[in-house]
Amino acid sequence: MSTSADATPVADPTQHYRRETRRHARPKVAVDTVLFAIDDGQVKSYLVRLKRGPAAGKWAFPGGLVRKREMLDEAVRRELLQSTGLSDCYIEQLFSFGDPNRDPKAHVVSVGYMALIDKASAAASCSRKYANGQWFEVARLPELAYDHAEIAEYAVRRLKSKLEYTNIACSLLPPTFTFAQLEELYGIVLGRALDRRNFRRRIMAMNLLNRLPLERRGNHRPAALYSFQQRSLQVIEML
Amino acid sequence: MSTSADATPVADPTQHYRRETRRHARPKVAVDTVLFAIDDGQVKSYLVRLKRGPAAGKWAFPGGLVRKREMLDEAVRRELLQSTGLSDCYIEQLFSFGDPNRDPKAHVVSVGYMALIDKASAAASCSRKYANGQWFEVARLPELAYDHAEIAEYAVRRLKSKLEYTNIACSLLPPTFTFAQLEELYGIVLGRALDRRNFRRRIMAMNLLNRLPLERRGNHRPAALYSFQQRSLQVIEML
DNA sequence: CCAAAAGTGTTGAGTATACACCCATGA
DNA sequence: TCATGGGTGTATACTCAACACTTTTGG
Repeated sequence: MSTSADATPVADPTQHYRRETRRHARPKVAVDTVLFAIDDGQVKSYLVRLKRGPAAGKWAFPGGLVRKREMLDEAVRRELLQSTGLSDCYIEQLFSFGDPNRDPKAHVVSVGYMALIDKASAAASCSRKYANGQWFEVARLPELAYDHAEIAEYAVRRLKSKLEYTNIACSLLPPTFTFAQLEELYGIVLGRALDRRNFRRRIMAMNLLNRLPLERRGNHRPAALYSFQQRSLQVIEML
Repeated sequence: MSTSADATPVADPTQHYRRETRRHARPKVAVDTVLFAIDDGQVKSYLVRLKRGPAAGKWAFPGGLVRKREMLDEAVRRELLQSTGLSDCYIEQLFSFGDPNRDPKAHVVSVGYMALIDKASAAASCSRKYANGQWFEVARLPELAYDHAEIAEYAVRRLKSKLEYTNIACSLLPPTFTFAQLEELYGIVLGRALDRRNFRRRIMAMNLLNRLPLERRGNHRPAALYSFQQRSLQVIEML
């Protein structure tokens, strides 16, 4: 969620003293986080159903007001931990959404983030703040609260473009993976099939991967396993 | 400037009611704008010298708190008008800077913007809010207030990269210009010389320019004048 | 031995780069 | 006529995209 002040655990202590309505108060700061994972051949993001506030009952990205003395990143990690139980995602700031009418009841500037995780199943709905949480394919999101549809659009665009010029894929894959998994990831996110040989050649030429002395064994021919040499973000032309 | 609450024209009406110090208040929202222009063969940006606040006497980008019911863009345009007299720049949001210690006296989340104008001389220092304003070459900025050095870095990086994949150059050039001016702009911003023939061929192939039935006459051979077909931002691979 | 996924090279087209000379004008 | 910046084409290297068959394993 939550661009909305209503989602704050404690009510704003100053509100009783104000003459002005909350609608006309100085803007507050919130963060909202689009958490992505690849699951079942689809790009999915995690939505929570709001319990309270002007958009109660609607789906939204997990989020909430930034606290006193809190960094933006801290706020994102706190909200993420609270709503999904995840404590170690890659996160990246997207854009700040400041329309004073985006929340009909309060002027809240929301700093949008995206977060990436390697498996959807790691997120468990665990907050009393929300009615429930669930993964949705990004191409088929339900109606979203506030301006979260816009945030979603922005996040998907960023994810796609960043896949093309950074090693961000490493945050969407398990620590070790096969080449086919990497290629599949690109295909799913970008929405188009890639030529296997060309893709492999390009990636290999970059020397980003370690070939592990292991193989994934399954029903068919074993596949070599790889890991990223660097898991920190690198800006490199991938495609 | 102004990440600082001190720069607000009117004091926060709620501050008298608060028990907490301002340092520990809920974050406020500000905008700070890096205004660029090409001048004298250099990329310059406009700085103002702060009169008040914890960073009084230092140089900073013009900015200030976002008002009640105000859009972020509106706040940027208002501050820009106030500090430079400019009322019609291209503006673009960069990033939000939320370290609670970036301003030692208040927790202010600043939404950074860049703004582009076609001639530096159009900006005139005209605000009582600041001691004075002045253009500085971006490679040789003075010491800056708050975290504005970081904002500057971010803005320059964005300007360079956006020049490569959008038609953003049109906001740094006068309505009509010669090919040499366009090429010079790219050379200055990117910090490297471009091959004149290759550059012209590429740009021409994109069909972004109108050749005007005019020429710029000067001391030497007249130069054909061009204008951009679209002045609105287009995402197109330029280099 | 069959099904299924893994792995591997070459060719042709198009794109990007390097490079140098003539032109038009005002003084 | 000269100084100055404006304007133009070609040859080559490189990059990117298209394309299909062989290998390895488990069942």
